[in-house]
Amino acid sequence: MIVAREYLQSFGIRPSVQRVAVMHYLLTHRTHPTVDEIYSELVNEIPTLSRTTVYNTLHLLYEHGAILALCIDGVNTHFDGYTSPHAHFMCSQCGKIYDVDLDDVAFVERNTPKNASIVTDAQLYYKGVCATCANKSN
Amino acid sequence: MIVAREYLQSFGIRPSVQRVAVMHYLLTHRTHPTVDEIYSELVNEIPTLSRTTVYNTLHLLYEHGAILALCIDGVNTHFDGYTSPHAHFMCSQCGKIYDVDLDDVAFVERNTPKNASIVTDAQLYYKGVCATCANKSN
DNA sequence: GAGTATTTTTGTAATGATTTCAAAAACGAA
DNA sequence: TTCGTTTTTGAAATCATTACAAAAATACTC
Repeated sequence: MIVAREYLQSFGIRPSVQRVAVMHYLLTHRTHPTVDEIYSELVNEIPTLSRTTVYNTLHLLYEHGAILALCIDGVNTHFDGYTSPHAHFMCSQCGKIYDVDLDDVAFVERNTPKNASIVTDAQLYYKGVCATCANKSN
Repeated sequence: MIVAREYLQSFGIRPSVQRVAVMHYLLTHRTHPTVDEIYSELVNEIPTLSRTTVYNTLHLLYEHGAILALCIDGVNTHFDGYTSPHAHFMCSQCGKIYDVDLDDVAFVERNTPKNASIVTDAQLYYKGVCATCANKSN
């Protein structure tokens, strides 16, 4: 948990037990979990944990740029503790979200809208069927 | 409405009155409206129109690739009748969504995930504050 | 053109993610 | 320890979306 605590502090976020747990979860699980997936896991560790706290914490982390928020399927927001520039690919069959490396990391920045005064977030995502699911349905 | 009707047919979609109205609205309004914005406008034209029909129609159009569906703020899905490759920029102050041209239209395709068997959709979006809103708050 | 099957629309009710809010708990400073 | 501030909690409310079955419109056949 040391890493998560220091990571939060580097963003100026006070490291409460709940915040550290959420951040630690996201740093150690590259699965792009939803609020409920995070809550369901952490409530074992912190039995008094409230879903609202998970919502509050994720908002806070997102506002401070400590995590990414991904809205791909229009149903659930997914979260990512890995904030280096990369894209995402969601399989509409299994629901998994994969990280996607970019051949030109500067592309997104270079195409920043001209009429944007401030840009707080930029995301590139793909939707489709992953190879694993495509093979299964043979 | 002629254009919308033929446009739908080119995608193999039967042109009902409601479908043509929704498609026509999206072809003539580049505002990236939500379901409710579309419904509220069209119900004047088609008084019996149901919100469910708008939902059904938008799903259908999206499935056939006739429109884009944008999930940017995680609250509302916005729709776009202009399907040529471009990105979007949403101002978190006024809520407007702007079209963004790309300096390299092939970028998105070129970076298609390796483990993708089928790609049905790809979107790039930016979030921030637009110049108009930034000037207002001076 | 009448009759029948199929597709589409409609409206209400249900679902489920997210937000609101005020009280309780934890924390920090003096 | 005490007081003020921040954070957490949980229940209730909100609101976009979906489910579903009946009604309406459309297409198909004789």
